[in-house]
Amino acid sequence: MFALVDGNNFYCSCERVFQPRLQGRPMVVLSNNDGCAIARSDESKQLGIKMGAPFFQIKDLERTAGLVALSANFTLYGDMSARMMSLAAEMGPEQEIYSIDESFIGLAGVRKTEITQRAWDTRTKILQWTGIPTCVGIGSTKTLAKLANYIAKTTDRKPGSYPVRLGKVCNLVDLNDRQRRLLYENTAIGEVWGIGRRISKQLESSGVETIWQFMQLDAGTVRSRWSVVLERTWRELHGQSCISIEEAAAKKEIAHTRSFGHPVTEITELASAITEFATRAAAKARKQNSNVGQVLVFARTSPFRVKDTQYSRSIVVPLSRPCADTLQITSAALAGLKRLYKPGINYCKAGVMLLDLQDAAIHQSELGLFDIEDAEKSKRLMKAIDAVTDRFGHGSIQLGAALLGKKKWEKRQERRTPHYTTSLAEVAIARA
DNA sequence: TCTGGGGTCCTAGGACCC
DNA sequence: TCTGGGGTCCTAGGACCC
Repeated sequence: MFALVDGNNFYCSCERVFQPRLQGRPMVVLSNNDGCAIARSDESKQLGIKMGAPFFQIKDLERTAGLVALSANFTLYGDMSARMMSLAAEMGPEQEIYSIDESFIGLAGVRKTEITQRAWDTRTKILQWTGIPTCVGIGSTKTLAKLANYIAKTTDRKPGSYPVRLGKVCNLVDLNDRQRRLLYENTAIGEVWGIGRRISKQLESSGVETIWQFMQLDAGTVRSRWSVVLERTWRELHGQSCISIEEAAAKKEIAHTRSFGHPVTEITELASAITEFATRAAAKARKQNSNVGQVLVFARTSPFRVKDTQYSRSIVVPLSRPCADTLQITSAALAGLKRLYKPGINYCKAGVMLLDLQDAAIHQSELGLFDIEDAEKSKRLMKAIDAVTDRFGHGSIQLGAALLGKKKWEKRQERRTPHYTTSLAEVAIARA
């Protein structure tokens, strides 16, 4: 048995904890550069705002419908997430943190008759201790727990949207066959975890529109017409558990990419951006104790600027020896940038990805004596840099190249709320 | 004028090598 | 007329997820 605990409209809910006046109002949280809506409150969904809607297209609603739009405050959301996750973990013996606002709970060993009550208790505690509303879905597989969570969220938002009475907790195991069938007949196949736009379109064109219809296919057909991956989803819907709780593992790739606040043409400015991106990515690699084998750098135009000459290119630069040294990673990225740079182009986005990551603890036996000395020196320097960054924040210590150029590329972010929970200077003030 | 970022997995063609 | 096969790397892109 599995549960999925999911924060409702998570980013919006985090903001509402510290600005209660936002309760009940239509609000959205915007992506970097205040570009598009990445989180919506129920009220803004009702206004018809779609996920990913460009802000400039919905800006009028600020005036006409009282919409509140905030810049993303990821520092706040990350901290609130950690608080929520530690409480969700109490629901069962295993937890897999699946995203910033969701975690799967493995319920092996928990009495079946107690599970639903535990879910309610967990949800209540998270709401009381953090202010974040959640929904909990429970099923005999992870896919069913996800589905149950979707159903709970949907009925929570619009009571009566399903022919079965449900609340913020949905345990599919508590339902009888007739009730489950009603739910499956009333849910589009595209809502299932792992079935995206493309596959649901293919299914629909062969007459499969609901979960119930999909479940009536036979496993062999699903495998031969689609894939073993979709067959696994089919089995999971039938209650056969194929996907287990996963341990937190080191990332296989680490990326730091940004759209620019304004288009950039000069290589010095691109170099300043790439230097900062590489610095941030290298720090992430050290945080998970990885060495980097290859550095990918890319730069591209914006497909939305249709009059611009379009250009997009990426280059992979291997490191002579895997390391997590900011200087080496940055110089590899800059070498790649030099090779892909073409003058006269309006670059709108660039990034650095670290590939071929390997555990830094694995001893590099082929290192010579001088290499070892170098590696030790580098490790000490990086440790010092990380300590300064932890204490004073990103950007408090940086490479010279990051400071060159006019930084036209820097993000615009005009509506960010304070770092209420992680910075003493910005902590929330209570007034009597 | 203004359109996100971070992941995983898979496929496929061309270059290059033996 | 007939024109290898297999492996790896690079690059690009597409599917899915949040």
